[in-house]
Amino acid sequence: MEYGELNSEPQLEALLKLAGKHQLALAICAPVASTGNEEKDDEPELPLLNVRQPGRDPVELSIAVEENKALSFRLGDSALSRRVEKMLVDESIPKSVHDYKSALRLLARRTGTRTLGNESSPSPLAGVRDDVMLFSYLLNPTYSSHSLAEVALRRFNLQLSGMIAEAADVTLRLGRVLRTEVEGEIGLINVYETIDLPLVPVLARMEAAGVKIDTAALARMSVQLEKQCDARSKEIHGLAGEEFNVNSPRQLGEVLFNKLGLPKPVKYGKGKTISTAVDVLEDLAVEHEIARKVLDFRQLSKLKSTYVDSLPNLVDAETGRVHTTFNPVGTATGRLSSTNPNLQNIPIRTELGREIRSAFIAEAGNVLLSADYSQIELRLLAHFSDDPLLVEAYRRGDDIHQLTASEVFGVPPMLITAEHRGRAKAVNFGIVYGISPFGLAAQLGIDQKEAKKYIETYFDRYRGVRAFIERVLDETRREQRVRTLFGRIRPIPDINSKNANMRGFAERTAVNTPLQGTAADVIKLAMLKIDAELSRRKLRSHMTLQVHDELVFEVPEKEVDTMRELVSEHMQNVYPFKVPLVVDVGVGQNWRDLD
DNA sequence: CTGGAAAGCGCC
DNA sequence: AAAGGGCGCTTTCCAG
Repeated sequence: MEYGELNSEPQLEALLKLAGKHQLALAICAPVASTGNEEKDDEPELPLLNVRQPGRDPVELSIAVEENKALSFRLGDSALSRRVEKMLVDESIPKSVHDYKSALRLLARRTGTRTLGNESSPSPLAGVRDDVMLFSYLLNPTYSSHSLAEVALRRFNLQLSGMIAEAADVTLRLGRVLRTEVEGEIGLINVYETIDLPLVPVLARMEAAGVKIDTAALARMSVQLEKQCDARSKEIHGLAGEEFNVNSPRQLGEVLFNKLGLPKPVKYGKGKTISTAVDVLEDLAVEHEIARKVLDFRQLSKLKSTYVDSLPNLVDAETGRVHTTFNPVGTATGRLSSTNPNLQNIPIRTELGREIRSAFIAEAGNVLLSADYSQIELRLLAHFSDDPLLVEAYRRGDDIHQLTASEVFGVPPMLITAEHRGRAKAVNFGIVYGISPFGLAAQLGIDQKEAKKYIETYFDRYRGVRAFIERVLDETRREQRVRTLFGRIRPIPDINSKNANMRGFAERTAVNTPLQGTAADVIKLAMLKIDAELSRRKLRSHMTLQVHDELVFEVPEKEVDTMRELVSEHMQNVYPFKVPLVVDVGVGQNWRDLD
């Protein structure tokens, strides 16, 4: 190993000369705490935030051009630092990294860059050709981790020491190997070059932009919820005849099923503990009012702990906003995930939950604009299956759940009730998720025989859908993997398993992944087009959130009309499917009240 | 005291 | 026996 320090300009010039022939790999990370006793602290100490100087945050960096060699450097204020920065922003110097988005954000924070790649402030890291993390993900998205350490272990059986020079070296070598593999998979390099890699700077900008939260409103809600929780919990103790922790499923089960002698759920309790999950308690609510109280308590306490009390803690002291992290390699299907906080699961279903959504607000002079795809997965099912009934219905703009109700329950469209429609909706969703009679029966509260009849009738009417599912399963059995429309792959090794249970899971996954994964590709493509359009037209609107089939923007009032048009057009026309993609757009002061 | 499993539940 | 796809967060509980 020749791991050394970069400490002169000639050294750097020699490196860059070599980089012309080979590729240059970078490892970039925040400096490790040198004092050694503050590293386990999760949250930064408050007084320090005020002394932080955005222009001066150092960053550790290491550069590798040849295997087993790397030069490390602390990016600070020196003349050499400025020379290194010039290299970093030089688009014509191709680079290999692991986790491009983290590098971008780290470098942006260091220089105090806010917008990350507008004409006003250029990207702090350009020319990235290879992102080892994205390569690893595209080659096998089912691994739970694509950290450099994990990838090095999996691919090279190499245990990393933590030295940054070693990280740069390994990034260089992994970059070469994994790029070759990605190029060897039909369509995969295309997904990489046209979707996942270009999306990284877009995601970095969304994270950096953040969202504004009405913390005062949340504080008021917290007080109210505290009272309500307390009251519910006292009522429950009264009904139970003893005090216990309602939050403990074990203690609750003890009280419900042993002390009060309520009927135990038929098939629940897969382990030793009897389930007290929502559907169990809903059945119980008929017998005893305590079950309803517990359900109410659960809802209140969930909303309070997960959202109302947590979100304010994640407001960034510098920006006054909440900055989630989008994980571009976090799912097996190609979707994004969101952490710290997860802004992809903000409540909407219940009135009380929606209250939390109303605390997501726009900056003064701005509004929030939300645009979501209507039933995108079912539309993709129509496209893939080419089912005449489904395709024609979507082309006509018919109500698809009503159609399914009419077809499956044999009721004339005129006579369909909300009840019918609701059940049909469950059937349609069931198809996308890979339905079983048991699952549908549980969902609809009917017996398995009837559920089975519904499913059979569905496939009788939607012949193309049945054929599509058979086609996907056949191909998966041969290839042991599935593919989205754009070429993203997911291994399905259990598809030929002798274990019927595992095989069943594999089959449902195989059917769902092309739909969910293609929808993920579609919205990513829309994000790219919209982002490009925003900078081309020099608009001041910016994208802030993505929630799988929805995009949220913060929009200056003057740009609302423009943005309504721009966003919905680009989302709808992202790809020429056989059926139209419909996009619903709403605008408002907060994330709940949208028109 | 910390880490992890299990249960439960918020979203698409 | 298990029995609808994909996530992340909070709480409880227990082992080390």
